[in-house]
Amino acid sequence: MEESNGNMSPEDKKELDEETLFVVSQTFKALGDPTRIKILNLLFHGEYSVNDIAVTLHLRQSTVSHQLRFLKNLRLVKYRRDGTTLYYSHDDVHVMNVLKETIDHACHH
Amino acid sequence: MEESNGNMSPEDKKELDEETLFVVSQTFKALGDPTRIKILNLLFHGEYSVNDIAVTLHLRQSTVSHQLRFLKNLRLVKYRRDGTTLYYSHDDVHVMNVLKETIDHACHH
DNA sequence: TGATAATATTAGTATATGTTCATATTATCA
DNA sequence: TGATAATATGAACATATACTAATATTATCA
Repeated sequence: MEESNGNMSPEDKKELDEETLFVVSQTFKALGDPTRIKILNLLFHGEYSVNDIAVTLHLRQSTVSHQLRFLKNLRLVKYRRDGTTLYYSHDDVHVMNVLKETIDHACHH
Repeated sequence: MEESNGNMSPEDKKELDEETLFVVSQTFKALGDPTRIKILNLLFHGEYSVNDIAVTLHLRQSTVSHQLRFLKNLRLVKYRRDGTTLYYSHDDVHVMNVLKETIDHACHH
């Protein structure tokens, strides 16, 4: 049964199924943009409102909102409401670890 | 000294320096495309010629060559020559680990 | 309820990206 | 050296992406 590899560990499959490929590529695409990296990097420290993020990172409110929607769709961030303010925070430990490790790796080389 | 944070661990800085931001985003951008993921996933298994990759993954020779150049520029792959054939293999353990972990993570959810 | 503060959305634009075809390079071997 | 096998490159195209200004939504509170 050359074509069947149902008993293999996922990462050993020579061909990835479409869904996995999509999820993985979308995840890395999210981390492949400087603005989104800045935002996620800021969220290492806790909760920030949209405006906080915009002011801290010198970005337009609109830009931040767009990127947060992107990250929210991938469940990489979540938010909590307080009055009219939305406080965003990270929501995927695995992705945040990958980001942290890669930033650290880049800094040391 | 609010603005200076030279004694902080890299991942704790609220603002990343331009170079780090560039390297990190480029790295993730490399992993953010299905074709490049397929290629790198194949290279988990060892060396493959350009044609091997094209045939195995049902891609055009030109497409594979272009993407290998992209990955080569980022030092994510390397090659060895044997006659007229170039055998490509992965060249960045950290990135391959990140990819493996994320594929595995995606498969289990 | 009406004004407001905060955020989201829409449409437009410029740039980046990925693929393909056609062709150029390169090293090998008869 | 000339033919070839394998790979790289260039140009063109379609699509995706990120940003911006302007405006719409939403929830809150006087």
